[in-house]
Amino acid sequence: MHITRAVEYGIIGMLYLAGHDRGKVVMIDEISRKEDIPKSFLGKIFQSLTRAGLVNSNRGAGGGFYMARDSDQINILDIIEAVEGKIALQRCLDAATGCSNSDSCALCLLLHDIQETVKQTLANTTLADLAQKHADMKSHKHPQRPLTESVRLPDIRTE
Amino acid sequence: MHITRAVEYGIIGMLYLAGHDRGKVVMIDEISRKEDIPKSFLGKIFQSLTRAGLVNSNRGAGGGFYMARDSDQINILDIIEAVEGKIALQRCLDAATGCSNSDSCALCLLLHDIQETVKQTLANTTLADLAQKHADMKSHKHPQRPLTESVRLPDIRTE
DNA sequence: CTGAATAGGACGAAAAATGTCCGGTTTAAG
DNA sequence: CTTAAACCGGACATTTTTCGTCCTATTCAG
Ligand code: SF4
Ligand code: SF4
Repeated sequence: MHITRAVEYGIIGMLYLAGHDRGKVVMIDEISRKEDIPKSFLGKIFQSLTRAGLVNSNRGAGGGFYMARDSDQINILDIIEAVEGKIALQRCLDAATGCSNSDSCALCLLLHDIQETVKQTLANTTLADLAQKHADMKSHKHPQRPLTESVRLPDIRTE
Repeated sequence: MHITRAVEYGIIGMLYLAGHDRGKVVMIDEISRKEDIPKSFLGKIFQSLTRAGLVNSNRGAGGGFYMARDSDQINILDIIEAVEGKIALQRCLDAATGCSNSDSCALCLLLHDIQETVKQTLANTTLADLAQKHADMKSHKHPQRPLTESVRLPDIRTE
C-alpha cells in the first residue's frame, strides 16, 4: 500500500509546470534538475502524461513540455491514472484480473468503499489547488486548514 | 497502491475464526484448506497476529489458534498493522524513512489527509461488522447499504 | 547539416511480495 | 517415556514490481 515514485514524480513534475506561465515550454532536463528527479525516468513519465493529454510536447531543439489545460482543469486522479492506469486496491477491484468471490466477499466491498473515497478525494483536488498550497507552504506560511474536505460515500451496489 | 496478499489472507483468516464460537481452537491447516490459502504462508501470517495479541495459539497436539478478544473488539486496522506494520502511503508518512521536504510539500499534506481517512474507515470497521456482512453475502442476501459511513477529516497540522 | 530535444522500446538492477523449508519447541495421548 | 501433532522462528527461494538506464528514431530550430 504505497504510492509509487513514478506517480509522485509525475505530480511533482506537473506542479512544476503549473508554477509557471501557462504555455511556457519547459524541458525535462530543467524539471529533473530543479526537482531532483532522475532525468530519463522523468522523461518516461512525461511520455505517459503526454499520451493522456495532460501536457503537450514540442520535439527538437527548443522543445519541451507545456500544460495542455489550465491547472484548475486537471485533477490529481487524472495524473495518477495517466501514470499508472486505473487505481485498484485489490484484484477484485481490478477490471483486468478480477476475483471469482467478489460477489460474496465483504472485504471486497469494504475495499471498494475505501477506494471510492480515495478516488473522490483525488478527483476533487485540482492541480491548481495543490500548486496554490505548495506555494503557500514554501513561503513559510503554515497551513491552517486541511487540503481536502470530507467526501460522501457513494451508495454503491444498491440495485 | 495495492493491498498485499498477506494482509488479505490475515483478514480472511480472522474472518474464519470470527465465524466460529469464541474460544474454539482452529488449526492453520483447516483455515488453509477451507479458504484456499497456502498453508505455510498463512502460518507465518498467524504468527504476526499472535504476536500482536489478536489471537492466541496453543502448541502441540490438538493445538491451533483462537481469538484473543471478541470480534467486535478487533478492527480491521488492527489486523493490517499486525501483518505489515504501520500504514504509510509515502516515505514522508513513514516514521522510519521520512522526507526532508515534508514540511513544504503540499502533496505530502494531501496524502496525509487521505491516509487518515483510510485509517479512520478501517479503524471504524470491526471484525464483527465484516463477519456479519460476509455471512449475509454468502447467503445470497444482496447488501443494500455501503459498509462504511463517511468519516470526518481530522483538522491536521493546526498548531 | 548539425545539435537539441522528445518518442518509444528493450533492457537491467534492486526491492518487495509471496511463499517454502527445516530444525526447534511444546503438548496431548498412548 | 515415546511419539506424533501442531505452532515458532528464521533462513532461503521464487516471482513480480518498481525504478530506473540506454539506445535508436524522429522532429525541429538555426
Ligand atoms: S478481497 Fe475478496 S473478492 Fe477481493 S480479491 Fe480478496 S477474496 Fe477476492
Ligand atoms: S510527497 Fe513530498 S514530502 Fe512526501 S516524500 Fe514526496 S516529496 Fe517528500
